[in-house]
Amino acid sequence: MKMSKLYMPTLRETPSEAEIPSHQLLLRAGMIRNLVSGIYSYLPLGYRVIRKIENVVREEMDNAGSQETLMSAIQPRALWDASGRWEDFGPEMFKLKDRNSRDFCLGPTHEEYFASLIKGEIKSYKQLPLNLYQIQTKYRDEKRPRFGVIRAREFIMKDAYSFDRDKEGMEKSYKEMWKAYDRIFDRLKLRYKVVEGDSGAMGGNRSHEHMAMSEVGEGLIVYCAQCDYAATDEKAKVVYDIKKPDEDMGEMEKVYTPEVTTIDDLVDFFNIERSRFGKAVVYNASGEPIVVIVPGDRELNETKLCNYLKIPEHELEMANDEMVRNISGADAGFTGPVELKSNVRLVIDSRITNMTNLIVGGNETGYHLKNVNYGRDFNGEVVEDLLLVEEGDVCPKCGAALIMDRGIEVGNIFQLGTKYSESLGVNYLDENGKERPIVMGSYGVGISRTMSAIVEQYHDEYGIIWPLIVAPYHVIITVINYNDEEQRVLGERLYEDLRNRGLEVLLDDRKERPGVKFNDRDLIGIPIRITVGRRAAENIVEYSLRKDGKNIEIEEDQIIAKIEDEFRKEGLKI
RNA sequence: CGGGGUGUGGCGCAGUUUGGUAGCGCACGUGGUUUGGGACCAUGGGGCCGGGGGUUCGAAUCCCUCCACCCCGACCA
Repeated sequence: MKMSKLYMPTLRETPSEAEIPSHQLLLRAGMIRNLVSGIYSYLPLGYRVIRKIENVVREEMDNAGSQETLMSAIQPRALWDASGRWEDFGPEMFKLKDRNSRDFCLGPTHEEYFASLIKGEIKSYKQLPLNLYQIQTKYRDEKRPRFGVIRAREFIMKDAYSFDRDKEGMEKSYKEMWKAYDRIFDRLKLRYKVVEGDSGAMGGNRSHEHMAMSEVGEGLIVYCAQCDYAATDEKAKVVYDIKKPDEDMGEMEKVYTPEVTTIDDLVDFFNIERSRFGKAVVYNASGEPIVVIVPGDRELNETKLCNYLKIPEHELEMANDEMVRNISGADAGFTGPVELKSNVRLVIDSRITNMTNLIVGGNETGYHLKNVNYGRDFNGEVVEDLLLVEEGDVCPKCGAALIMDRGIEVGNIFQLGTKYSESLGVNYLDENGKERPIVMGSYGVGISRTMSAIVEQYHDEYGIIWPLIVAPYHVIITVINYNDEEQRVLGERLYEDLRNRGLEVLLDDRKERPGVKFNDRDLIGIPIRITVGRRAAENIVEYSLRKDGKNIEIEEDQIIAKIEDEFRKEGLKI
């Protein structure tokens, strides 16, 4: 491509709406543009990167035995009613009506769709296993789109679905997809960790996420310094044993504590460590008040609470002051487990049952209770683990300390089980002629998000540094002065030569000053630069890699060998 | 959804407090001089000042209202 013709609207200055490097650079490099909040356009260079990522994903999915398809982005409500997710998915689903007022949605994911697709077509165990995928645009009306293409309302996703006759088959499919994902992200040169995830809105039991490590990542993960344990903060099991102290139960006592409403205030007031308090958190679960008690030095994990309550996360919110007053009879800040108003669900983290002589809210404005004990003074639904993991917590697998980090979720694999096949009636006949539900898995790769994740890991102060495998072009020929006959002739000759060898080449034939050309190249991140300049008459050019910035003079006939060498180092062939 | 902020030419911004009919840098067109890390001179084009309503002789500026975008939060008993 000759750059004088390339649609590449680069920006000198950083658009003010972009906060993180990948968003800024993709905008500045003329790769993406914003339409409205959370919705983006891919310009020529950016779309080439997208297609490169897609192709890596395609190759590895095909290698893993999955078959590519393409479904509609529009889905009828009936499909979602069958699984119950028309309601469960909540406000994140883009909903629309046709001219006859029939409900549709723009697909946020396609479990129901694929399940119904094969329903009736797959009749025998002999046709299983089956694995289908697509690369398609997905729609989720995010609460708060941000970080450009990382959390967008419209995004490109590869989604795959496996169909097996039993759990063992599904687990095998799952492992194969896991391996395929490892290969995909290895080839894309991402630093990543695979962590246990919460299966959330997808249903099913096990899931893992491929997290591209990045300090701007939205996903918090913990991993073990010693063993291979790794999980999202939502999922991580909290090992936090409280030994029953060697202490007798004291007599419950009301203490006047005006203006003391937070744990910090209480610590100051009583001069006792945080762990001696019972923290009451009041939620509103679709109108039903729920009081949760956790140790005062720990935070509650809302995902775990939702899983226990068996409700989707969007149905859980903090109770407002009015609701708090209704259930406790006191202002917010004085809620406790003892003598709540009747019919309030009280949910208790199991550690509370091992704590003696707690201090809790008194359910009376201005008062707390001390020497409160589970079993004697209050009872409730005890849940083993409702806590949010913290750095330094004990690894549930080996006991070493956990480390916390951030990542961008680029891949996610789920063992779905029979949730969708049962609700949609997707069955097969086994050897005995018995009808059984198909066991499903689903597997996603965020294509557009992966592009951002790569930029987050591969950039410097001047711009993007694309790994060769996803670079929009392999080579850029920078002709210093296009009015110089010798430079122009050599540049065009190289351009033809390299293209004839199957390389993707940009020829910077613009009538710009050299500084502009160099800066644009650095910004758009083309891995290999051939500079045609003052020694063009001798057929000597310069060879430079974006990733190290070194610039060396070489003869024209050495160019191919150098490029081949670089491809080899990146594990690629021309 | 709650809180905060911002909307002025393609991008980055000033002007708003104290109303008087829109400006700077970059980018863009033309002519010229330049040409190895974002050139210079000259000249030119481009703006419903986010939308609507109001106050006023007069509104980018004051008031009301709507919209959009960004940031923070959704963690607290």
